[in-house]
Amino acid sequence: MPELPEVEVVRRGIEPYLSGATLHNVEVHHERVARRFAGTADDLARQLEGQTVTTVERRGKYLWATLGEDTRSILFHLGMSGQILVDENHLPQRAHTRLHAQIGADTFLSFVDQRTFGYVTIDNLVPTVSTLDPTIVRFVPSLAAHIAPDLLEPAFDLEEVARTIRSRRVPIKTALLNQEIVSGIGNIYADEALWQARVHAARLASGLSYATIREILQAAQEVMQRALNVGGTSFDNLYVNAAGEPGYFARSLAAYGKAGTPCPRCQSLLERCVVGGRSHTYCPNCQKVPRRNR
DNA sequence: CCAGAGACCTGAAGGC
DNA sequence: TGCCTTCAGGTCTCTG
Repeated sequence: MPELPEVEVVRRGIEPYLSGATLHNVEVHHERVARRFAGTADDLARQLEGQTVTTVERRGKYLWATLGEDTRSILFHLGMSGQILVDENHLPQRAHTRLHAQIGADTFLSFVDQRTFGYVTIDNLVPTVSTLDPTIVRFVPSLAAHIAPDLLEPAFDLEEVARTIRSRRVPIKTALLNQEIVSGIGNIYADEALWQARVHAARLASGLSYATIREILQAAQEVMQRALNVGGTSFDNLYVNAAGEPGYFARSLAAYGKAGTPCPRCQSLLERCVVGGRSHTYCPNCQKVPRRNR
């Protein structure tokens, strides 16, 4: 579910509450939420107890709170249905609450996740170096060290990413969704960027020009920035910000999930197909289906 | 090394 | 009113 804009909205929402906060009365309610932790859910709760957060950071769809001496972090991944909620009213715990902690006199943090594809763990921070400039070093949790910088961070190297994409004999959409090439893009913003750049998802990455690949990446940056400005994309109550409120970008989507409705550019009816195992919505007029990929 | 399929979950929506 | 199938914003791991 949540892609870069949604995770960034959550990060901005929890940062004012979590920076400088100490965790107390930590409860972890489900073994699956702790599956990336070397121990049980109870062990995780015990190790989180009394930890003090320094900063709240994000790369792509991974979100973490740095701890004390800045060598460790609490890592969150929201998966398909994860939410992080801050509650200042002593509300009863919601269904699917996987982790609950007190972070202030009357303030509580909940990790809620219906489908349990998300997780929480404690993870060491390791250095990563930007291909753009070797002096740009960023410490990220070891479980996020394999992913590339995201489209909105200073370490993002447009030319290098375009070269990597062009070296892959996979559908362009598969390359965009590969977090090891560029992180933060998910199914919504991949479809939106491809629609904006007028490229069909099944076109082979290796068959596109650098100019086209740059155009797609810039479209992804632009659409994500617009989504961020309005709080992200919500279709239902599965994506909400830290206060439990939805984002408003769904009304601005051009393609994602809109098969059968007119293309906002040419009025042809949008169609749906499957590329790389994921649903793809496209305009058959603006985004020509490849006949033969080379 | 790389690409593709399957696995991991819960719940909503649509067909019969 | 069910019951069954399909689908959903994402990784991760195994196979060939």
